[in-house]
Amino acid sequence: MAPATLKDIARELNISVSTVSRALRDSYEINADTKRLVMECAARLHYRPNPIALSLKGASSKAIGVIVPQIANYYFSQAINGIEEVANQRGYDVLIFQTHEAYDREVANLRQALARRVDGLLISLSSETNDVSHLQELQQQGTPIVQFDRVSALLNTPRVVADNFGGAFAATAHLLQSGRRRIAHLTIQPWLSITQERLAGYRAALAHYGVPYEESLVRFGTFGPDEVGPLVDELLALEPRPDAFFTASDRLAVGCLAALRQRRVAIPGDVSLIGFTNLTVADMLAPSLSTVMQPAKQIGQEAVGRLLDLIELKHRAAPPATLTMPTTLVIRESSSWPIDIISK
Amino acid sequence: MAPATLKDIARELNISVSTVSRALRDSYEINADTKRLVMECAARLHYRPNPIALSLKGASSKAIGVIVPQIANYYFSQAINGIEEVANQRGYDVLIFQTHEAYDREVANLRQALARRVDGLLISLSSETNDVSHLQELQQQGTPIVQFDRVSALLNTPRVVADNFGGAFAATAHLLQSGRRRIAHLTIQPWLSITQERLAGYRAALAHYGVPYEESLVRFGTFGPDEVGPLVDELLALEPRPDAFFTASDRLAVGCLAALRQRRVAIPGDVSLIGFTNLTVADMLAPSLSTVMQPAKQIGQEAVGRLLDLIELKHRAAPPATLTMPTTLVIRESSSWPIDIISK
DNA sequence: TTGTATGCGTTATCAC
DNA sequence: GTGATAACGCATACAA
Repeated sequence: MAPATLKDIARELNISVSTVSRALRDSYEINADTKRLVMECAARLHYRPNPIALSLKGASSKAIGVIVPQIANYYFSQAINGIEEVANQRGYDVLIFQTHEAYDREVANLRQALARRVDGLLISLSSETNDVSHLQELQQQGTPIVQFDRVSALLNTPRVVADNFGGAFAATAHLLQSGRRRIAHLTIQPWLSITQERLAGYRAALAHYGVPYEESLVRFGTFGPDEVGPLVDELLALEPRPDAFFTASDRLAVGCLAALRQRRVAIPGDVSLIGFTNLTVADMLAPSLSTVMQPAKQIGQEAVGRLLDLIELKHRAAPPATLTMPTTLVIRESSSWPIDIISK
Repeated sequence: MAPATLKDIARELNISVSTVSRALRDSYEINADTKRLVMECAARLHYRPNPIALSLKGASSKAIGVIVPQIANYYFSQAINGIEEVANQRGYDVLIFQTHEAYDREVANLRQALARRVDGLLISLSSETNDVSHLQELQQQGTPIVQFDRVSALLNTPRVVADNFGGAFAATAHLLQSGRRRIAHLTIQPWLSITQERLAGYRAALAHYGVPYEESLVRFGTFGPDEVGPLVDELLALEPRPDAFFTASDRLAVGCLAALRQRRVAIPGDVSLIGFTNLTVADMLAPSLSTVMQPAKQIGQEAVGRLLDLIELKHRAAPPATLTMPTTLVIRESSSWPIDIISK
């Protein structure tokens, strides 16, 4: 049995389709009895408005698009969970798109979202994206957009981000407070907002503690696989050697950890390590990987909340504010943890 | 500027909408010149058929639904990557839905997918699901369905699965060959296809090597958080103690690893550990976690391929076959790996 | 070979 | 108050 339509209800009650439509929408100017009858019948038939027909009509499609670099990533999948939670609660479907860190895919995803007539868009920029004209265009066509995590200043929308500056400051300050002085910073593409903010936090902490900033201690990697080893080698070759690492992503953190292990550099004996990461397996598997945790789920919730407000109330008047969510510094460097391998 | 429609092309060329439609659709004998003109104009205006209108019409929506337990899971996100790759290549959008392992959400997702008029459905059952009537209903309405990973025999569809039996057999056999005799099996809900197949593989290997099956060595957990510790404790309390663990999921493997560490049980000194898992971070962080790898991406690709064939060619006649993809046993128990913590 | 009319589910704009 | 009708973008049976 196909889903019930307005027509079904109309036939059932021997009234016209438009009356049914109004009974379900407009509360005013309609007979109370008729309305009650319609509501009742709709409930009985499990009537759900067809979002497809709605979007064709040009009205709301009750769907929002979410464009992220990838879902095989703990941060983004948690963010998506938060997004879905709030969106579903407010009656919206969520369409997920992955850019795989490629600008072309981002543009293609945008087209798909547009074709599916999403009511609004949530986006975290791909690492390849530095031109946002495709998004500006969409915005000018009237599609509400909210940026989260990796945002662009060139795109005038509300933004929800983690406190990258604060997190990086806290991490760096912690390392400095525990006596480290030569802190290497392994980070990602320099044009990303998160990269710049984290670098700024790192530099601010150094400045605050009177430690000079040294350019050679900062290396920019990508999200690609296995290029971490060489970077770590370069850094370890410096004179004097770094006594701490602060990495800016999940992959870099894990890669750095593995590289240090392989080179038999003791953690936290020889060097300390703090990553900007949301890996939960690290809790269990990497007792020496301290992390700056981002509230991924809450960021998603806040972002989608703002988007839905934008869609429903058309708060276009309100200035696009940036919401900064606090991060948490989790220190794991207990040397009393049991170790992974005990050969007999 | 809104996306171009058939009407735009028709106006531009001073012909009727239906002619344009046919020219693009290449239906039957149409004037070659007209066709060329239309094609040209369509290209110039960047015409893309509106999938929304198509689905309202009752025809193809060029979208498939994918229902998985969760995306914050390496196996499923890789599978989704495979699915998207093939689907996009063949001109389909992919709508992703998460059940969060809950039956109610699965039903709700199904409704959403239905409302969005997906052309077909790819599903991996939630761990709560043992009644598949909601899917049978959908199938009777004519929606093509393909199951993957967690499948039900009660639902008569093509299936694409990993070789759970073979993987479990190989893992167990490896442990037996290396001299282990009391192999604990930590697994998930007993009614899931993957659970049963893995258990069968485990038992078959034991039988093959003449080791009696012992019920107390098998424990059923869930996908919930942190219930692994107590199970491990129970198993370690057995007399004689297990000398190996074979776990059936990512979470169980990591949980078991952490629990063993915490209890200072040496791996692979005291016990061996093999997990049925697709964690890649484990490659770097857990040098003693051997795994049975599943070809997640290929499973996704194969599954979606079958679904699209079903949709496009309506191969309903062909018997719904089950495709079993081989797994890979990756042994990691080198005791020469550098250890995580070296306290000084 | 091409144009016209119809319908998919819904809402808005008219009439009644 | 309520019903008929047009429109959204498209495909198609039917007419020309």
